[in-house]
Amino acid sequence: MRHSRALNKPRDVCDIPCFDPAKVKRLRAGLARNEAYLPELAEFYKLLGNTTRLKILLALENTELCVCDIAHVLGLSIAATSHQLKLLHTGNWLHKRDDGKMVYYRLQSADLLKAVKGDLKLLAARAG
Amino acid sequence: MRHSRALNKPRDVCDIPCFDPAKVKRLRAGLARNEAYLPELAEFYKLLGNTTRLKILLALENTELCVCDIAHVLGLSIAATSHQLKLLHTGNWLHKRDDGKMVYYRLQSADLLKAVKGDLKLLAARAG
DNA sequence: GCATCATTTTCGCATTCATCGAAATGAGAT
DNA sequence: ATCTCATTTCGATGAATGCGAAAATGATGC
Repeated sequence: MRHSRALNKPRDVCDIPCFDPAKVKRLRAGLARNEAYLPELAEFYKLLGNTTRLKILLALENTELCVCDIAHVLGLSIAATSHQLKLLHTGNWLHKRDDGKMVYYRLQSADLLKAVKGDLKLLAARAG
Repeated sequence: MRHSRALNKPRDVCDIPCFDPAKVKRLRAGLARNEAYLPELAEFYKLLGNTTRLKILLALENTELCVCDIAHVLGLSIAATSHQLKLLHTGNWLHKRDDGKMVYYRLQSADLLKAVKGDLKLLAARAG
């Protein structure tokens, strides 16, 4: 919630010449229809934008694991691992099961990994 | 390049009891096969994890636009807009066309937006 | 109760990121 | 060449992120 009125200042560059008010208005209206979903979508991508969390998801592909197992797989501290697991869990992407002292995590559903692999395909499809 | 050897310290918790070396070894091997692609995939998601950049992609869905147009659509300063465009462009997701003083951007291909919309579907499919 | 152990939380630190205003760049037009 | 203007780059700032160390939590067993 910073900035704001950078565009309406009198001496700002590019006030009349290059921009087409009708086109801009139409595009703003188009965006407004999708705008409600964008924050959630951006949060989703932020969560996936981290190799540690991606590794966690891949490690959990076929099995349920305790925090300690995951930490060893990642080569990361227990605390750091727990922190990342919490993020994935509060986003409702992981299911958490308490068993005595241990806590086991597994994927909430297979759909997430399917989407990730779909996106990976997109990257592979590009030349570079 | 921080941390590292937090797990091999003698008095660290959870050294023997809870973790199964064979299982961990197997999972590490499985991860190693994918590990090479993960940084690129994480970069991809980081790029999409920002509502401003998502809006830019949506605004460019059917048309080519100059920086000034996009800035007005987003309600953002020209400098900030140019910066986000540069990130998308250096990631090779946007095509840049110089025309005199103006610079026009458009989507490099339709695939990116398709993937984004696929992911949006995943979010919509979940109850909450 | 007390000790132990797996996990979570708190805290502090270093790094990265988004945004801004201002200065620099580069392409017409005069 | 000089002026103008769209765009890009630079420098700074505040916010968010990832991590580990240490303290707190919560469950087990004596």
